[in-house]
Amino acid sequence: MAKQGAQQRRRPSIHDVASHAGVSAATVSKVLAGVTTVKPENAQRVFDAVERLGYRVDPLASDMRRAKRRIIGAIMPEFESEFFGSMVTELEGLAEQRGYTLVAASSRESEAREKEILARMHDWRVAGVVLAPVRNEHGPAAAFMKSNGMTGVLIDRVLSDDAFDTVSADSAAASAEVARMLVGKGHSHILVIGLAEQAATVRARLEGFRAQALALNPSVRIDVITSEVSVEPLRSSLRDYFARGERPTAVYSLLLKGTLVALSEFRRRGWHCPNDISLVGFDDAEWMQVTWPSIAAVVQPVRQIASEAMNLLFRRVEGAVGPPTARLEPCQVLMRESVGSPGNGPHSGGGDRQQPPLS
Amino acid sequence: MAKQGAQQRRRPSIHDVASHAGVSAATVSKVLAGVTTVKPENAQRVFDAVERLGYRVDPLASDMRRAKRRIIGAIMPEFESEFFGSMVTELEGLAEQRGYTLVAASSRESEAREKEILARMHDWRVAGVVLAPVRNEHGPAAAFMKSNGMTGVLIDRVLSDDAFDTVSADSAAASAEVARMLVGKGHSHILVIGLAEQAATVRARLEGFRAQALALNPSVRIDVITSEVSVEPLRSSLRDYFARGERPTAVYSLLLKGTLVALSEFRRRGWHCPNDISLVGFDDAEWMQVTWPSIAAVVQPVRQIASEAMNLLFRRVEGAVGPPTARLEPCQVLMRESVGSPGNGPHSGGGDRQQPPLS
DNA sequence: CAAGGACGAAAAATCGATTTATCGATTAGA
DNA sequence: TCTAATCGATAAATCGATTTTTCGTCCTTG
Repeated sequence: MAKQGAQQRRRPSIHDVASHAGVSAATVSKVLAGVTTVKPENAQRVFDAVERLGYRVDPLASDMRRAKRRIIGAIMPEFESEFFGSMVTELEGLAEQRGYTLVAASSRESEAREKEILARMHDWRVAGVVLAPVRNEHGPAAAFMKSNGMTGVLIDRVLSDDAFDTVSADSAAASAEVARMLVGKGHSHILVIGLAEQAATVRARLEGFRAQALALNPSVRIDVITSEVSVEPLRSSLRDYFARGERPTAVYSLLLKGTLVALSEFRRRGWHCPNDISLVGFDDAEWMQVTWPSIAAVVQPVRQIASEAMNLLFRRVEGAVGPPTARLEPCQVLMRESVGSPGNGPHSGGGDRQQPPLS
Repeated sequence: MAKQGAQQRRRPSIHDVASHAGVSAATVSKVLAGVTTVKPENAQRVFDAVERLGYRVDPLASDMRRAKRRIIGAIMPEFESEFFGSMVTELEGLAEQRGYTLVAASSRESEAREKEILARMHDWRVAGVVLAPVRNEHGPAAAFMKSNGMTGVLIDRVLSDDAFDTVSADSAAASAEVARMLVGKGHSHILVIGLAEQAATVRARLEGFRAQALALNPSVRIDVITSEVSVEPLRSSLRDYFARGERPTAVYSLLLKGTLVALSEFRRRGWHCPNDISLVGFDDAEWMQVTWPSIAAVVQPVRQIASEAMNLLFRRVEGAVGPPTARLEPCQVLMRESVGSPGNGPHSGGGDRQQPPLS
């Protein structure tokens, strides 16, 4: 009945415009490209025809002849988090501003998939790629880009590369500030949790934190729990750690999912922040300011990272040569209620929870 | 120094394959398309040449001649939330499975932008569009699609349409279940909060809730607070509502951001769930199970919505005609600690918070 | 007054595939 | 034996733009 393609009439092509304007297709193309060697009268006829027919350039056909198409590829480990979600939003807006189309794909935390996506983007002859690698800058995806002469920028889980520009949050500096904050409050036994796979950033965050903490208080004890691949092993390690009686006064999580894991483990044991333990997480989220208590977090400068990445990328697309740069964008550390001074409350199972601690 | 485009050598085209295999380009095309009228020996030579040269079809050139390109457009109101984030992930995977490329764009909650994006996708001659409208199915974007004979499916903030297939969560049924849950626990004064702009779904959720609640307890009092456009007015309305002494025993938020607003307002007043007030939110999020308390929520069936939307879309892309269908996918209501029975605790400012209530 | 520019626009080539029309060779049928 | 059908493959047209080449005019200048 209600067939969708009611008016299937072909969209007007540049030749339709040409014949309506009484000129050749080449002239139409030139007028639309802004070439000045066209008689004003003819240009006007072209504009009129474009207007009357509602003509719009077919970007696909338009891209056929150029080696680099006006397409930018974006590969993120996931879309489900606020960080990568807003990263895609920003990148899309920036690409659009320059007349490019953004094709985004999720590697779903898999390096194999990352490489497949990249191959497909290479098929599309994208002008450039913004890649947020699953692990770090030394993965197979970056190697693929390199060996195929692709243009790209690496972001987020990277430090620096010998072939591509990199842009990421200044993890080390932010972590140092977290250390200042925690040690300043008197914490002398701190647990740091993270995923080791993302070697580059995890190491930067960990070392930035450790160096600053030890500088402020050489006797501070820093425990580290990491897991190789997924967060579940991290959860069980954390559970074991607490079960064997370890009682740090603060936890610093190097990644968002770790913050969730820490919170849920606190909850499982009936601990409350900041009375029983303090918590700071790398990566902020909207919900963190509405929970009881609100969670202190390191805010990554998404807009700056996106904008800097696109600037660098387009510079390369336009042919800039020279050694790759490695940018570090400053973070902001948001102090919230989850951080307090140690010793304000016992490690009790108390509080207003209804059920007793589980383990 | 380290110039990126080290090996700029042109990618092999179908003609390169042809000459290496000693056949014509047409034969190569046919072999790769799986046409059987090719001598097996020649087919083998083609495969060998493809292998040796590492040839891959250029999707752009390949799409040139067809009216509908193998591209699917996806337009979401935002990418920042888990719901739309995973929706994009799912859609991308499904498109890829069928050999299509997904181009995703964020309308950033603006109908004007929605239409612009759609126009650009029309320029690309996308085969189909999955549109999650900012308001509902009657916006300018759907009208644009209609008048341009585009193929598409509307999802999420829609109920049904006379031109396009629609897929959304069964908001009414889920809300009815929430009503059963709350009224069943003894709540007789419930506040519902939402955004009125998304008329279709908000009405469905509200009416589904109200009908079921009144059916179970005709004397139940249901207050409703909505705001037209953004959440900030909602926040201040909510603040006023509580300030003038209204004391519902439960709040049902019709959208994720509303749940956050409710939580933060509870917090501002020093109320705790579920002792002081119960809370249920439409739309689940990962953090809701790790907060104190965990937040009860309606879980939308993202995978089912995505998969059904793509099925319907491709059916239309392949030429299916007939009246549009309106699918409603069932939700799951996750009971969590934020819901209790009324009267278990006074509306106090108590609990373990350090600072006094603000207002 | 004829040759050399300059100018504006049309014709043609190009991008890389797909599809249609065409063609030569073999085989079948009359 | 000659024509017709069949098979496999190639040449050519096509998609819709851009870019290069060519081609008239008109103008300038020796």
